[in-house]
Amino acid sequence: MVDQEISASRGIERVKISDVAVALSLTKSTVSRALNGYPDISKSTRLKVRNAARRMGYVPLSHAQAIKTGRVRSLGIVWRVDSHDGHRAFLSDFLDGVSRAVSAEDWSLTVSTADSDVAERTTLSRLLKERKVDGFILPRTLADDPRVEWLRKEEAPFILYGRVASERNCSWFDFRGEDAMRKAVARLAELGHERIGFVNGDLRFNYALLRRDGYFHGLADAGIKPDPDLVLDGAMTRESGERATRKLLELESPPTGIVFAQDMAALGAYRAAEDFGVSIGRELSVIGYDGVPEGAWASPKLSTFAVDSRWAGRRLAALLIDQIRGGNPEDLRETGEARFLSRGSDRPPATSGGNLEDFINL
Amino acid sequence: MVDQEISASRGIERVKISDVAVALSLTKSTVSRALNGYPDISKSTRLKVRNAARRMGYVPLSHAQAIKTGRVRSLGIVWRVDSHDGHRAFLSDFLDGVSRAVSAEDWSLTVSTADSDVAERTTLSRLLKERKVDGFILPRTLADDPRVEWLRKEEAPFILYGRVASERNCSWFDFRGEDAMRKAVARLAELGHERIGFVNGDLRFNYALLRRDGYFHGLADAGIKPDPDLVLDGAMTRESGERATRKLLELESPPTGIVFAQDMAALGAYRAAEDFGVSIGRELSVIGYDGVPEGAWASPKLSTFAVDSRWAGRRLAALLIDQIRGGNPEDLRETGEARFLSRGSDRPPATSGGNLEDFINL
DNA sequence: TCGCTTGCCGAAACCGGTTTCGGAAAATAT
DNA sequence: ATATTTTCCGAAACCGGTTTCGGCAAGCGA
Repeated sequence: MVDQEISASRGIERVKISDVAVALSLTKSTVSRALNGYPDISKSTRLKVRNAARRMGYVPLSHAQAIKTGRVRSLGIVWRVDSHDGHRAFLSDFLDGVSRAVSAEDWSLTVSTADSDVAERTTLSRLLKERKVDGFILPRTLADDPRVEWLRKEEAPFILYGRVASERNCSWFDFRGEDAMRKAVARLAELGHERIGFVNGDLRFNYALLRRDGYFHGLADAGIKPDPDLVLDGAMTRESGERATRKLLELESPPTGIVFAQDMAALGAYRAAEDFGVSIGRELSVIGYDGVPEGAWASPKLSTFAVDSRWAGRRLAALLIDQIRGGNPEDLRETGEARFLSRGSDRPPATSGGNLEDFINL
Repeated sequence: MVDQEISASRGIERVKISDVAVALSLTKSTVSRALNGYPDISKSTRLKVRNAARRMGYVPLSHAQAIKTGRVRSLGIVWRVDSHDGHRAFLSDFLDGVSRAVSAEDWSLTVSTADSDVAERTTLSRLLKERKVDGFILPRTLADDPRVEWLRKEEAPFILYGRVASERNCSWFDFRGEDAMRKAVARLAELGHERIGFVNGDLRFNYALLRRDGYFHGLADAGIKPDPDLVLDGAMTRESGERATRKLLELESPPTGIVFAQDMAALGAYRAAEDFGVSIGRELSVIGYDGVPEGAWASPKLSTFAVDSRWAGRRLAALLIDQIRGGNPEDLRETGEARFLSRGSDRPPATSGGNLEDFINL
């Protein structure tokens, strides 16, 4: 009596698998197998069970399943907070993409942060040891990423946001930044620029290597001889972008156009240009990459190759779930294309005179 | 033999509670109680067990514990992605704060996104039903927040980022935005401004009501009669901030200073001011609230009340964990102070002549 | 009609922990 | 020295699922 009252007052009673079983005069083992699509359950009872489960609002506890299956139906992300590059602006979209894909499969997403390599390793290890997650999404892929080897050793499924040099046995999603850089150079060359600079990000990241290749490829396409003075790296923030631009503008023969591997660095160029008395879009053309929202508020607006972070998150999650379910990692690789937003910061060089009309007529 | 080889090749064997028990010639029930600090275990064996567990690298599976305890040691956040206000900029810091607090207790964090009220409700419900989380952190508190009543009915622990009108039985962390607004008005009044406008956020959010109160309070302190024409709301983005500023500047007797409830709106004022030919920091003073990074890149830099999102996340998580462990929600309330960053956008009004030197001497 | 599959489900073990219960040994009171 | 607590740990049930195993009944071929 008292127990009943107590349990009644405890509010919503969860319906468990045994409740469904009793309601159908079956055993819970049958119900479990029916719901999980085992072949030794007749089609008719399978349907009966599925309907009853839905009607009664039965939802299995993932942690109760996990105790036997070893899978918690959860993905993990360790987000690095020690860099202030443009990627932070995309966290919201990125998580949204992951969250959508994950929810669609009734999985969930566990996120943690880390501010150093060791902190990240520690966190990965902890999540793995406690089996809080079944696999990881790894942002910020390095050219030779130690996480790959380590997670492989731990036998933990993972997927890279970005590609990696040692291609063996791992899956990824990435945008083809090298294509974007190549197109950016082509674009500037078409507009009449001949001295085209390149401000890259940190070369430890694999995308930086790829984008550099893309830049040189673009120069080759346009028949422009590369000039090492025009190529800088390590600029992922406004401040460092400003410094890099300053360096380029101080050259005896400065570039008339600069391709930036990251928008935030490109936005730093605006301030440097102001100081040098050159105006973006006239004396200096600029093309960025990423598509950060601030680019639309610069003046002139920053032309850039925009990346769809939501899409990246969605594909990464979907591919990783596939992998955890048994898919072959090497089959689970995708790339996407960055979308060019033509805005005000890329124009024909001021020195090339009459070309302006040509451009307008394009 | 074969089994051994297989299990050996399966790599790292997890050490479970029974392993620890066997190693010490105890039963797993004793080990469990020793680790969980039950009083019926002698101090000596408790120490022995703790040492052995650490030495052997034993970490309990939270989902195996959860099956009996009902607690998964995980906090949940549903992040709204349908608004593009300044809060997005803080997601990274906010999650970092939560993550730190959560990791310190060996808990974890489950995040999901939602783009509407129903989607949010659905997600909360799903996480709750699957018992993926033990409680929720709720951002974006409304003045009369339906989530409160609903979660109370579901008997799910939660904590608000923000305060709420119906104070009964719920805990929160919040920054005292009303104090900041009051100080902002006081600051402008001290500088000599007499017509001080206020551009608020969406009034459905409780912080907007509080900050409005703070604004009027500030006016009263300064002995300035409030003018309804100078008060607008609904501006949480650059665009809407620009529109609001435009409206104010179009008045017959426009304000010389404007307090914004949100930095993003304040940044919109820069563009409006440019169009009107008034310069921020001379003809028009502006004070914001939030401390978004873009404020430091505007020119002049935006004076603002900066909130420490990392701290908010940290406190919210810690308080919620306390609550889940049995703490009384009403005892688990904290507020914090926004820190004023005096930068270039607030100055004496241009019309008040000689006051400029007074200001500089301050 | 009999033996042999095949289809289908129940019984029971199991996953890795937690928690209740009871009892032996040690400590204390009488 | 005996009775009575306390202290402390083992045994076993339990949490909510999954998975293995075995057996009954229907279907099949001969």
